[in-house]
Amino acid sequence: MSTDISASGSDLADMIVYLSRLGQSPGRLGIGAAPAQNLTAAQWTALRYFARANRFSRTPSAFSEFHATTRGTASQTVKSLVTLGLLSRQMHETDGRSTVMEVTEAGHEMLRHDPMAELRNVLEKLAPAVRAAVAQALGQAVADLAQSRNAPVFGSCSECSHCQTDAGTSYCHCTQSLLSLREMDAICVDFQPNRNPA
Amino acid sequence: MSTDISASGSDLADMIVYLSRLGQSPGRLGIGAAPAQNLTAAQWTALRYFARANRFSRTPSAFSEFHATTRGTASQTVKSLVTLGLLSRQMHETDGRSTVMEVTEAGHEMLRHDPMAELRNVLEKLAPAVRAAVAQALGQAVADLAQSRNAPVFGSCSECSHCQTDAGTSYCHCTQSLLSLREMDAICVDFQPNRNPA
DNA sequence: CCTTTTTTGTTTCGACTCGCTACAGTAGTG
DNA sequence: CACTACTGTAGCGAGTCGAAACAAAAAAGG
Repeated sequence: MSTDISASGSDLADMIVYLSRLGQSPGRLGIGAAPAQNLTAAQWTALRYFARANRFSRTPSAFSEFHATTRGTASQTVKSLVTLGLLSRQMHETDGRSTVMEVTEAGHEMLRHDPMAELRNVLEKLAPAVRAAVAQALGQAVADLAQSRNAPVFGSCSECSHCQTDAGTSYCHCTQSLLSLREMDAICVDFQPNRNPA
Repeated sequence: MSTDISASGSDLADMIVYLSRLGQSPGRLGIGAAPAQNLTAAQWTALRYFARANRFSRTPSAFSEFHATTRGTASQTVKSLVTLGLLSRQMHETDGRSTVMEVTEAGHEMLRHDPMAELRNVLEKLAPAVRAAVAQALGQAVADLAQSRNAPVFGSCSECSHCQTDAGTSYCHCTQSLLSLREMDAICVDFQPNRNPA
């Protein structure tokens, strides 16, 4: 190994972009399998997002912020996934404007062929300590970049300052609702990093 | 800070994709300045690539591999940049098929407004040791992913096994040519990691 | 030398992305 | 009741993307 070079931010940025791009490309598709299951990068990102976001965040608007795009573009992507039968639309209980998306059975099945799985596997091969260090560093970078871009930071409720856990039950002060254990690991738009409020 | 979570490969992959996407978006453009200098993500990537690649790698084909796309698509992106006056085309000295791209003065000027600068700044703020660790880890991930995707790995000659440095001068065994000091840090298509050939 | 084969680059096509603008409907405010 | 803010959609034009077809040059093999 010969990696005691300066490792400037440039190189790191290039690596991140390259990883992201290569990770999302379908790559060599296997021999068998249906060839028609080719979603675009944006569609995959949307499908992944709606599968991992909690009920407060499964809206086209929230996805548009997560994907750093406009609501119009996000709306088209969502529509295409609904047409494909991978997402289903549901009316919001109280807010008449809002629609909440759900990943259908076919959507979950599709997610098993996520081209990004390979990137995940590669990252999974890193030593746990290294992975934790990288996660911490990149988390910091995400927070900094989001702030300078005036973009929201996404994160799970388990690390959110809005969330309060007492005796097994968790309560979110932002949405004023109780959270199930499963929801604690889901992605939320209203995420606020867990810092000491000074 | 509260970052002693498991940090699975999923989360890492999501962070990488998010960083890449947010880092390439133009973000809030300032108050002044010409509003017309908006290149697309692919165009920025191409401009950056040709500014950093050595003379053996400044071809549309090499860029298409770097960008993990087809030669056809890369050809279009290059053409658009030539039309904008940011790249200039030059015939290859010996190979009649090949064209070598050069970043024009206007191209270099444009690169000073690279939207990815902010991502670089954010990464630059990391502690050097952390940055080195992240670079090593991501470099490993890039190599692994590229191998499983059958994609070439890009790197600089200073870390390439083709390169041999003796008494101040560097020689590349792959292209059979002498390399200047400046070229040693440039990106090359024919990069081969510097491992012990066992 | 001549004939494949490979490499390089381009063009065209159709589907999709993207940012933008305009728009309709709902929610919250005063 | 305005008035503002927010959510979602539709259409436009430029660009991206992969695929296929193509021309030209280089390389390989006889």
